[in-house]
Amino acid sequence: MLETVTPMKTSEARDILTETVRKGDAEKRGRKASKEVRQLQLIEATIDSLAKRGYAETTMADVADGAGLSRGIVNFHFESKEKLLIATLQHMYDEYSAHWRASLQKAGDDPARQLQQLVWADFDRSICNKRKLAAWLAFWGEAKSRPTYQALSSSRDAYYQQVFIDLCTTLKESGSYTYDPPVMALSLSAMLEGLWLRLMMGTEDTTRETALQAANAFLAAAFPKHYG
Amino acid sequence: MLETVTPMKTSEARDILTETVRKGDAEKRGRKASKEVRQLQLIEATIDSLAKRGYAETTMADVADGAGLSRGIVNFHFESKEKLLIATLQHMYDEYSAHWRASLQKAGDDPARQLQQLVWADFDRSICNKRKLAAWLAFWGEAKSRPTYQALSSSRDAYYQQVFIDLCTTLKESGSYTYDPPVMALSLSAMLEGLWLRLMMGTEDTTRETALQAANAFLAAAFPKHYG
DNA sequence: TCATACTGAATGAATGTTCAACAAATGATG
DNA sequence: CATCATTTGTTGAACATTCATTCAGTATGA
Repeated sequence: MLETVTPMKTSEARDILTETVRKGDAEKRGRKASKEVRQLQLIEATIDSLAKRGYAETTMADVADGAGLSRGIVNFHFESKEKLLIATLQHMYDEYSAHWRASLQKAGDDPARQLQQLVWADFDRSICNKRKLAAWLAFWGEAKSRPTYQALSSSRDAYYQQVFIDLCTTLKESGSYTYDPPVMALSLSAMLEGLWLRLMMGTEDTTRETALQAANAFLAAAFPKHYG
Repeated sequence: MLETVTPMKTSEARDILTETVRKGDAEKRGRKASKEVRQLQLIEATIDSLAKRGYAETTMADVADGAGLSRGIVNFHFESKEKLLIATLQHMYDEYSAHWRASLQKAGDDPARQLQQLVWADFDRSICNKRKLAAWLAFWGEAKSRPTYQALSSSRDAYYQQVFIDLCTTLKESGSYTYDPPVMALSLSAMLEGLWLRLMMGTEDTTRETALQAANAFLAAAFPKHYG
């Protein structure tokens, strides 16, 4: 319910837009791009700035420079800095959301495979890279004191959590485990977020590969009948 | 090595100071407090501000007001805003560090009990409360883009991680488990941080009690011979 | 030629820092 | 003890800077 699912914003359409933004640095200046491309370009520049400078140091000027455009451009397209940041957060939220749903779809009907896919999805390059993790962390740091961010900041929302609970419930039956599904689901999703946090901090001792190993170790420990 | 262990800053001494800061709101104005009390008072006000307003919105004026002192006071005691924030982070880091070390001490020689104590320590009221979690998160959000913060921001440092690895190694032998200790230690500590993150975000569906339950569920799953 | 996209200088508000003046403690002196 | 001098802590107004926002003007495509 928090997603912006306008007709022109399906994931395929977005991919095309993103591509346009990325490749066409030549055609950036002087009224060449459509409104939507421009906005996406500014959002990407915002993510860059958040990743490089952090939330507190991200300025309108830096975003405009990053996009190779003039100073007043952001207010023209987004009205205010706050609205730009909200649009950026929404963009990342939608992307994350679409990504895990697609992964779940791909997994077929086997719940064990579904859970495995969800875990893998979290550490996929397209989602889990230095740039985006840094931007997420920047938002998280401000979310608690900004009501507007709160709903979008979790990235993993209530529905996501419910999917985990349902999977834990199903696996419990087929594997005769004794855990309490909501508790195990919390434990599992918390670990995934914790691994993200390690990657975000970028202390180099944790890589995407070791994080995935740790996640698999957890699955093997919690669901030995399925992943042992 | 990152701790500031000056003679006057043992944890007992700090407790006394903290107490002084907290109770004596009457004797705040007009040159009554010692240098150390004043500094601690400003650090506490900084934590308050970070928790209430977030990193980006924390101003010198707000800190001074929160402490009930004048505008110029912070620069007198800490020279600059940045140094105040670093001192605040250092203070929280030292407190966290002292806390888990003390917990480990109390646990005696049984490794299973030691691990259990470490987990409990993380969710102790004195460490794990809305105010301090919010302040931690505020720092985390800025840490990646500020080298000065990085070493102090993890709160759980390399030594802490090593303790976990050692405990996992010991328990593996006594329980004939098959996991790889460093991987399991990462998985475990990531889950603890992830639970903190949930509490930080304050979505109300995760409380200190449910977080502790989830942590215990993990222990039971990973070390069934010891916590089953 | 008309609407739309865009520019960049001007503006004003917010905020970190400085500093001269002041007050309280401490120490020196008789 | 009393007085004065010096150090130390504190204040708040002034200052400089940074930055979001505005807007009159320009360029572009339809």
